Amino acid sequence: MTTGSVSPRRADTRRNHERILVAAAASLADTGEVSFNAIAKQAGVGVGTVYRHFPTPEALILAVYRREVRHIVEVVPVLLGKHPPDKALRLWVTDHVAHYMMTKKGLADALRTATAFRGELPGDAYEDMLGAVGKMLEANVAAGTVRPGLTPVLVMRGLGGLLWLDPDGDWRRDAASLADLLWHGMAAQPG
Amino acid sequence: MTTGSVSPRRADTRRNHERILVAAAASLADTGEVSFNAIAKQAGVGVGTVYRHFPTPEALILAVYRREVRHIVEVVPVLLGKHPPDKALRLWVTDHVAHYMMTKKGLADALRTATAFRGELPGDAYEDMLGAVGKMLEANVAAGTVRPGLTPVLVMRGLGGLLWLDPDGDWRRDAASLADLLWHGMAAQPG
DNA sequence: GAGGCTAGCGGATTACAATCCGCTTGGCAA
DNA sequence: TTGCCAAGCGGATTGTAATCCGCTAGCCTC
Repeated sequence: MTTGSVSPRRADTRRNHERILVAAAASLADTGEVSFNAIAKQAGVGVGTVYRHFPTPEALILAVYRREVRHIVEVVPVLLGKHPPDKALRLWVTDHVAHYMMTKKGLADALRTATAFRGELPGDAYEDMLGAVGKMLEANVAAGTVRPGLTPVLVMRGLGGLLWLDPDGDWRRDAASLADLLWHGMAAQPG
Repeated sequence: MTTGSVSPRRADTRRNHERILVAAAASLADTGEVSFNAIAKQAGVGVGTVYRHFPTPEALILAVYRREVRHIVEVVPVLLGKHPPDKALRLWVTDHVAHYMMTKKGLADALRTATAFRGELPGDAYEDMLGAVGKMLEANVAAGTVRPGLTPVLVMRGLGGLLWLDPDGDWRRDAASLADLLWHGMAAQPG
């Protein structure tokens, strides 16, 4: 009922939902702020409506970046198809996960605070990400490049460090370092 | 002028500082809340005074847990004295860093949101922690247990996952797993 | 010990977030 | 097509955070 994948009975509801998303996207791109009141005015709806559609700022931000999150998840099979599993994993971390994190204003912040309320990640973004990590793990274990027994949750925790990359610094390099560190930790054989 | 290590000119200032810390500690231990108004009333000072001493909730929480943070940092040489460097590192992560994180209400939350404002970590807590990690790294590199070239910042990012441990779950085990994963990633030799 | 000076106080005030409920209006049945 | 029903709306209202400035009182000089 909140994050927008459902299609509610009434047409105006859908319309409002869309309007709010547009306004929020504009606000995020512009100032990086997500003031519900401001967004409501901008979208031409009441504040209550905004809150009804998105109970928390995190939910709103994640909805705005839903496309991006979905892309991160869906690109996994593609990468696995094009590259050997070990390379796919690295590419995924640096060019997709880190990339969107650094590129989309407020995404990293939102995730950081969203996950503050343990497991209450709005939508199914968290499960989706876990699934993606799981796929990467599986493929690598099957290929013999990663030792078995690692859980997606554990690896996700390791990747959590990506949230603290500096968008104004050399985050690409830093992400690669972290991926490298974790890779060594996961690897089946030394190297 | 904020985090309490300084000793301001006026006596009442010091007194207020102390009072606020006591009230905040009580509030944290009790409800886990850090409402500035409530703390001001409880401490018998004006809200303005609280804000003057601690500009953000994070600053206040970190000040309350300053002792703990200091302990985490100071225990490093002790551990290095008592144990071989590799064991010292693991013990440190699980029994000290993770331990305080899970044990002190709101510490992990505070750190998570505090670090949201990149590098604006109040006080010198961040530098202290970096130093501690650096010491651990050095000792291990010297002992040949960890490959050289790793930066404290990188390792800290890896440890960042500790912030998402579940205080109500088996965090001790999870912390050990993460330490293990990172350890493999840092290790000089396979195993 | 008295007086001046300013650091620091306190809480009234302002700004903002979030809720809640009476009203509107789209959807559906007859 | 009309009328009924409730899903959904909007913004007045309430609660809380954060600021700001006139005043108090600690410190230092003489």
